[in-house]
Amino acid sequence: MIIEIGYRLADNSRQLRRLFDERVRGLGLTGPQARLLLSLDRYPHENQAFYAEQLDIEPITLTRIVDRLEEAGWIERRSDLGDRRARILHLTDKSRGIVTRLTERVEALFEEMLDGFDPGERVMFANLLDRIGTNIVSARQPEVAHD
Amino acid sequence: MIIEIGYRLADNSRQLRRLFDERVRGLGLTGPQARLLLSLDRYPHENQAFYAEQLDIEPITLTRIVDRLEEAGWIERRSDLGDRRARILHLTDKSRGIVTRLTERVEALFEEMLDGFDPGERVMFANLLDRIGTNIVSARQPEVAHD
DNA sequence: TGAGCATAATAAGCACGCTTATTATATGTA
DNA sequence: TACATATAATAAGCGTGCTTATTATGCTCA
Repeated sequence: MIIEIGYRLADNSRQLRRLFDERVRGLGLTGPQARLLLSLDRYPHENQAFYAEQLDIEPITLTRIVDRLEEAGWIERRSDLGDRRARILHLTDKSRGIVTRLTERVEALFEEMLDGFDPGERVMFANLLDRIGTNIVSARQPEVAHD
Repeated sequence: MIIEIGYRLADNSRQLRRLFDERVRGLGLTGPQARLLLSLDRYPHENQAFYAEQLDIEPITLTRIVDRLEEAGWIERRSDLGDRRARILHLTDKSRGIVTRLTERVEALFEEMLDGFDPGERVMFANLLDRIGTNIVSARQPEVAHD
């Protein structure tokens, strides 16, 4: 039973990731690229470390997503005048139009996912997910060193 | 609100995947390798196409996981006497011991994930996940061709 | 039988995720 | 000021996921 729930959660999320990827693919973007553009729209003009933290990926992983997006003209790296190590990310004219369409697709996708859930069920599901999230995060804490 | 639930689900599953990977890494396995060994234990002596279907990955992806597991001595490919295209997978002496330890770790992991959930909540969560799974799968059906 | 379609496995090539390591720059402290 | 530590970005190298394509074999039906 417990095992089944774990597998079901993993299955659902794999399917959700694929659905997301499919839906943004028509816009010429991969899933992670779309997620970065959405984050960039919501929190503009931050350095790369900020977005890596937001997307919960390693900085090097973000670096290469940015490489491809910049090469394709979706975003721009600009120097941070206050910190010469850092690069600030900016949307471009090309990308400004896409974010609206992305947002629409993502909202539609999540609405389809919750089709048939009444408001009470949505709240309950959000709450259960929260508690699971807390459990997983605390399970991932490295053991306290004791000697 | 809807958006938040979608992101929360995606977040949880990313964390869960990482936790799983961490827990099996100490046994010298990656997450997908561990999942294949568990499947191989539960459904022995099937061909590669079967396990690709079980794990919900493309056959070519499975091929390369098998390559590495075979090279490391965890599994064996044997010919299928009834179908010369196919290869049947077998656990080896080396891997037979590991499956018990893997199973224990996975069960412990899923139990930690559901820490604090009473039986009613577990049933409810499983039910909500099922419905979401159904919604996602039907959202992924390709549009019916009509001309 | 034999032609056409389906299936099993694999290859090539790419994007993403990781760990580990490197370089440049900031920061904090003796 | 100078040294140690921390942080931002990137590189190298690997495993896993995908799409598209290829080869070998099996199956079906005229």
